[in-house]
Amino acid sequence: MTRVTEAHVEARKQSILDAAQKTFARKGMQSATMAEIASAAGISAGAIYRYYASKEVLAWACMKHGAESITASWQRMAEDSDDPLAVFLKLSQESFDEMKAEGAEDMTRLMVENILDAARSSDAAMVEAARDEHKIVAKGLAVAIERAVLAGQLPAEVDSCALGEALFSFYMGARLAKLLDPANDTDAQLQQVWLIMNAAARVTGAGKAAKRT
Amino acid sequence: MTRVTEAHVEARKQSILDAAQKTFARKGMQSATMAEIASAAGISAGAIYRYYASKEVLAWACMKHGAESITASWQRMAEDSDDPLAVFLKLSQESFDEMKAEGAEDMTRLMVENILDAARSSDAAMVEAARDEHKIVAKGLAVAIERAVLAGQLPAEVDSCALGEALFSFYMGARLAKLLDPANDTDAQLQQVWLIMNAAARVTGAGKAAKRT
Amino acid sequence: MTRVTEAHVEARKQSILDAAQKTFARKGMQSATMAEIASAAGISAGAIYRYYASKEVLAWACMKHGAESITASWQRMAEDSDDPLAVFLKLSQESFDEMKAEGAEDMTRLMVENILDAARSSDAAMVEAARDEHKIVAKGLAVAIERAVLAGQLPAEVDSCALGEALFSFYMGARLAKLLDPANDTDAQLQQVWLIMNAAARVTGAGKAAKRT
Amino acid sequence: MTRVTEAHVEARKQSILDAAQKTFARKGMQSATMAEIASAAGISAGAIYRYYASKEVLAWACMKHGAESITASWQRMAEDSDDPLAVFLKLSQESFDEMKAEGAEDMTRLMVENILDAARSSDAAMVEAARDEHKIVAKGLAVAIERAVLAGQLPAEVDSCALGEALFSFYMGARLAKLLDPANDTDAQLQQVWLIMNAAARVTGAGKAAKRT
DNA sequence: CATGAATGAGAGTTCATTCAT
DNA sequence: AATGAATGAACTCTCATTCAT
Repeated sequence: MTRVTEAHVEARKQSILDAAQKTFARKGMQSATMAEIASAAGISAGAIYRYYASKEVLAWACMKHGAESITASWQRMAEDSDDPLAVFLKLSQESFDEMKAEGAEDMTRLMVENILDAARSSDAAMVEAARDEHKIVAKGLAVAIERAVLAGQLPAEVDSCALGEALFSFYMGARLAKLLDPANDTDAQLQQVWLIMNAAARVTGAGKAAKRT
Repeated sequence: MTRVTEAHVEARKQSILDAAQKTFARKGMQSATMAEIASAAGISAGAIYRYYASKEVLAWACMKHGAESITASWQRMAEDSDDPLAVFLKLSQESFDEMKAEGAEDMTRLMVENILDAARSSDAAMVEAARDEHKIVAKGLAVAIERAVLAGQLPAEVDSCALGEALFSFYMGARLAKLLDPANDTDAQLQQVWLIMNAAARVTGAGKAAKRT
Repeated sequence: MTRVTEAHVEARKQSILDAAQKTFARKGMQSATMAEIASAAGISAGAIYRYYASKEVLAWACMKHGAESITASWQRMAEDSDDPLAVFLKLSQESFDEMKAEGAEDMTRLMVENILDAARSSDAAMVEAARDEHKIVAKGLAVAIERAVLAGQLPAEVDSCALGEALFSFYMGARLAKLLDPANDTDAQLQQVWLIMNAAARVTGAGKAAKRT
Repeated sequence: MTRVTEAHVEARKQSILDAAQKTFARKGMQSATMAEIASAAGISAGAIYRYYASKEVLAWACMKHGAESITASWQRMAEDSDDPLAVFLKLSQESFDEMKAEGAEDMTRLMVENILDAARSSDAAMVEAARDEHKIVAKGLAVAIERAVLAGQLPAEVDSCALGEALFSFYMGARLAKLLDPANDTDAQLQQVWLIMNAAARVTGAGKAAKRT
């Protein structure tokens, strides 16, 4: 029985989390009400408190949950490959494809609100958590770049960490741009970055530039 | 009294605006209370309403004010120059320098909240206003890039509009990154972008790459 | 719980309505506060909003409720009878008896404030609603008078609609007079009107005047 | 100089009073703001307080002022005449004509709000003042009726005081009806009352009924 | 365990009133 | 004597949270 209950509890927590994520994203963290979340989750307002101690705790859980799905894919960047630049291009394309998927805007909102909240927070743990997520992704990019440099696909002077950060910044900014204007062609942005990077790759001489997919 | 009043009114509006900007940035647009803003401005809550009709109007004014200082400098991008890439580099450096200035984080928060609010808003005017600001900057960048392409400083295949958008995305993302972690070395990010762009410039042959300042 | 709730909700709505009616009448529609109403209803201010969406809606409900009890009895005026004038006299007496009942002054205040508000309102629906109530009663009177005329109990020259309006005006004025001075003998007023109408009835010849009850 | 000043003060008080009367009538006593009144009077909000100690005092003054113009004409009712009923008819016609004049609705609102406020008030003086105004008019009517009875123009059983009250009630009710619906034909109401009273007059035999104007 | 009615602490906003100029 | 900016006390309304059922 304990196991059934435990599973039940987890299922409830998850369904509340999903509802919260959707609601937070749609209405903003402050404006979303517990009643709305409860309604979206198909339960009563009071019931949420059996699973999450407060609205704030629920918001935290949402951020954690949202971040995981992002970081997971970018951590694969660290995997090995013959053609590091191609891997980078493939992953970046995937990431930019996600931007166009259903619910991507909600995710963007969540990510950004997370950053704003964390930056505002006096809770060191919260700040640290948000920064860590950021660093995981940036580090994944840095590793790929480092490989590309070693493979002669990018100029030797490149600082892989800084360029990783820069590319991640580009990624986040593109999400924001798409949020503000869904008609914004983020794919075109990405292609321009590829184009420039490929040109830079060619200039390095030895390395062979990756081909656009 | 009339002449004095005119100046006084402007001064008060400005001091309220400053207080609001600070408070909004610190607490977030929803959480910041009129009482807090008033207290920061050194007046009573009710007094604000003589100068701004509502919290919403005050928030708008903050955004407008914040946006102006940004867009102003980027619009200069359209100015003429012998060495377009150099102009671009100079302005981008200025923009990234601003990021490190006092109050830059508040401004970032304001800009981003503006985007979130606009994206959520059903008020077409608000959405349009936010998009316009975005486009002014992106367009300024595009113009500079176009010149650089014509001057042979960037590959001919470059789509100046898309690359302009991409660079603006990078800029906004960098602001976010710095907000989340003030220790983030955004200058290093910018330098990597320069490095790549310079490498790409070199590969175009004819054009002479701009020198890092 | 569902079945209990249904009844509970109605009971609560009614108890709030009663409290509101009393408080609105005592303090005036503008001056009465939700807190006062809540306190009179024995609940918290916020709880009212579960049953009535706003103070305005609550005020409307009060008016509707107050008007119903008035219009209901006057609509019976349309019923048939051998002695139309007698029916009229009976109903008018009932109406004037109501004026002396517990809570009658509150109702008068409510009715009159309703008229003032409606007359001031730019909300066409509100104006229409108030006028309709007025017309229902006046029409009821007119029907009775028309019958009395046909029965030869009143002079043939009588315009039943206009006289109906006049009698309703008298009724409303009497309510006002009683509100201002509860010692005002409105019954005596009514008797004088009867006396005059009976005298007028006698002069018509054929018709037999109704007897005072 | 004192005289000039005194005159000035009186003129200011009057102009404020006029503005207040207009504003109170238009917006209602609670909703009208001191700023609106001041603006209507062409002065600043603060200046009012040099002439009237508070909004409440100003409201009082308005009522007093409004009542005077009403009572003045009705007091003439006490004047002598050969044909008392004719005098009554003439004055009543004048009163009903006033109802159709510019600003009559505002006056009605003011009168009625006065009654509501007085009835609500715990201030005995206010209540007394309002009742006195009421009684002056009713008494004027009663005197005229008494004369008509003595002249054999109305049935001897008539209680002049009660009928006076009744006719005043009718008058106030008609004002309310006209306020609620300006299309309401109050003249037609009055004519019906005349018609009935004339019929009653005829039945008294000796007396000669007055002719409609 | 779930419910949803109730609470109560604010939030934004308005305005009568005051007072330095 | 007049101004109108400022105050501060209300007021309406919202919502996270609790708790009897």
